[in-house]
Amino acid sequence: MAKLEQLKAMGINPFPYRFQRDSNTRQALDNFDQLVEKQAVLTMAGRIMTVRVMGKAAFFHFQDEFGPLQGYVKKDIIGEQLWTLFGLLDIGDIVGLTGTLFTTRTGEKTLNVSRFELLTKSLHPLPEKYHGLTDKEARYRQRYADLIVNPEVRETFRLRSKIIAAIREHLGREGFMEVETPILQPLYGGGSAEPFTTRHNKLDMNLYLRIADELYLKRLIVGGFDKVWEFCKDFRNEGMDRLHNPEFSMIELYQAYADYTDIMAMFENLLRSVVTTVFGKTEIVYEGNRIDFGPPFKRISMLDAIVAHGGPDLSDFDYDRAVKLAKDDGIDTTGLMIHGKVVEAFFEKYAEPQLISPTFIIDFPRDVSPLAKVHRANPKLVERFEVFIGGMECGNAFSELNDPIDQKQRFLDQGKVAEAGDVEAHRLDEDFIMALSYGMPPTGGLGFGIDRLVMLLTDSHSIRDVIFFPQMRPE
RNA sequence: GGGGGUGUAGCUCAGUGGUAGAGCAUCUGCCUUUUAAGCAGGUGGUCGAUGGUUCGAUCCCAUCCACCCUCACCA
Repeated sequence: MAKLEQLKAMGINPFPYRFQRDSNTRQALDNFDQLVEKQAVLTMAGRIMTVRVMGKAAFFHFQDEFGPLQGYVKKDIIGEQLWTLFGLLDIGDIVGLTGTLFTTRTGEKTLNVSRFELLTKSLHPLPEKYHGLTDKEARYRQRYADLIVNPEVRETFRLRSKIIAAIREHLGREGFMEVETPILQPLYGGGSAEPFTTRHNKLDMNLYLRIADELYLKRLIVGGFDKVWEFCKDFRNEGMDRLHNPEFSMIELYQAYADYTDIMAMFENLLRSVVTTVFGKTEIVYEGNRIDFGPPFKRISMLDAIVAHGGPDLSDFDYDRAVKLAKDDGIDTTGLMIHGKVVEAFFEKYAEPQLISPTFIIDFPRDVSPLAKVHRANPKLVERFEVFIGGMECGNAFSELNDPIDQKQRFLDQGKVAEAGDVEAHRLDEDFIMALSYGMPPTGGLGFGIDRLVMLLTDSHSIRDVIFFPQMRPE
């Protein structure tokens, strides 16, 4: 603060308006030898991160978006006035620097500064230079400080951006149209979850923040668009843990005239393409496990997967027997009111944690999949798959149910589940039934969580590490 | 919701039933190739909050708050 007054007294604006750069730290380092040879004069800008003053000269590190570079100022070169100004700078200040490149005695590539100016005065000290900012709470609450001092955090979010760009590019190449549908919905649907409720004053009605956009995208398929997708922010009013944030990102896509096997092939290609585009190879490491997107993904039915991982055979669809087996196995059967839920419980216990390599789990119980089409070979099942990678569920897809009569019945069945106490059961959406009754072509659809995909591809343990501003309680 | 853990200076962390400590940052002085620069000196604290025990609590006890890990719940 005292320095701020001194600067003003010297006629220096601590918060000037703009600065013209012609280079950055990456260009300087990438073309270092040439630039040294030409004695090229570069102008760049960045934040001061460290300072080492030695009498009448000083070394410092500054960093821009691309990383750090050392700078060198010498009183003889920059003159009395700038040397005084340099003394008034702090770690954290943002400066514009002009100079030539050289290598120091200890071999570090350095900008020999001939001119500089203060671009923004920092009024709050940066976290410690050696340990950085390690307190997780502080890092989430003050992500800006986290980003300044922790380069790996910047890298994670840079990758997030690249991953999303690669997905968008791939879907564009495949002929999918990106669309936008309502976030505020009069009726929530398309998933099993509790919603956030909000209120429209003029309409005097409750609205819900969407838990999914599935039912709207299908309306667009009815309307005649054959391949649509949306990058959707969804909201679910549920618990928070390392895999769940109340506000999260999902991509849903729908393709007319396709079934779930087409979608499986499509999604496999998409993931392989994204990983290759972003990393230049098909293999990544997640939590110590090597995961290769190159080979064809494994495919196994949910019932078979349970058996294959040491669980019971539940293919007789006998609810009472399944519940008894579950109880004997120590599974908490509270809330497992239908056969499909018991199957899922067994699956989650036996199979899910083992599914490290990309695996399609196919053919789910019908009673837990109210928007999926009945399996063409077995009426107790639906044509649905989920993708598991690194033990995490990373996507969910169906041959979409397009029979309005069946769909209505499924909603009504869900109503019974709701009456039985399941707050997450689907609600009857009459307008959606109306849309289906106009005729929706055979359609395959897919939803996949962006945050979990980014976790996987950036080897992040918590969803909070891949969301810039995760939800926190007020301090 | 259950279990475990953390909370002390701007940051990273020690520590004690008797007026609060280090390193970095910050301030003053010295130092013209340093890099966790160095040397000398100084400033900086509601010890998460509220109660209780005690002559005296940052420390012991209780309650609460926030965060982390984990289990449960939940696409």
